[in-house]
Amino acid sequence: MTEQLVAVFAALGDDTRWSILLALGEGDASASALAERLPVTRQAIAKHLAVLEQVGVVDSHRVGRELRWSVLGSRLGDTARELDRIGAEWDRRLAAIKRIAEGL
Amino acid sequence: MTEQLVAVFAALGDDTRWSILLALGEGDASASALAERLPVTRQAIAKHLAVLEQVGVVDSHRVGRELRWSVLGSRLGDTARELDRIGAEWDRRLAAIKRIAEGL
DNA sequence: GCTTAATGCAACCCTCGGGTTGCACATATG
DNA sequence: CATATGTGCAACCCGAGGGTTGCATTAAGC
Repeated sequence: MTEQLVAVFAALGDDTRWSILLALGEGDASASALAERLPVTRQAIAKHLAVLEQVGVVDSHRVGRELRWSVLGSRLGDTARELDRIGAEWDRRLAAIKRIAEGL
Repeated sequence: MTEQLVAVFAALGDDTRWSILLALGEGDASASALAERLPVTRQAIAKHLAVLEQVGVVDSHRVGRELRWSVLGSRLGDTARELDRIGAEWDRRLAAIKRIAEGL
């Protein structure tokens, strides 16, 4: 779980992926539909969605013959809470921090 | 502002940088001191510190002829709050969309 | 059954960045 | 002053990954 933290940050550290998340914020959409709104190809979007899915920020479900993707805001909330916890404890120099992030 | 957010995530999306932050969590240290504890060269660490400094996660101050680095936990807290806000916003919008789709 | 529109897969290009070595410079300290 | 230690800078290597094109495949809808 916490070992995934760094992977989540890495996934969120890309502009194109944020533009995808942004677009999905206005409603679920397929990779093809997203490709029509964004300046990248469908294949590139598909790769990004795979990355986002891997860290659990995004989810897919079939509708007819297309794959619709949706954002899991709760996952972002979870990540935020973890980060906040780490930041708070850092200032207090707690040894617990080490335990949390050492699952690498 | 969001531009900077993505940069922070990108900075936090690297294992080596987390190991540096971890080490700094046990007390301020110079790049050279960190290089003795970590399996990378001082120059590599210096680069990472520059990245972390750029996004405001880390800070430096001179002590004699060495540069000591320290973590700014508050910056992580700020980032976490923004992320949490975004995540909540996402859930809110998607819930609204769902309501609309259900004809309410 | 045929066509159309969607996804899946693979090869390829090229930039970015993590890491290294090597050396020059600066500053405590004997 | 001389030396050792810490920093700064530059060139270089190389693998990862963001992006592309091309084609195969699958599944609706007529």
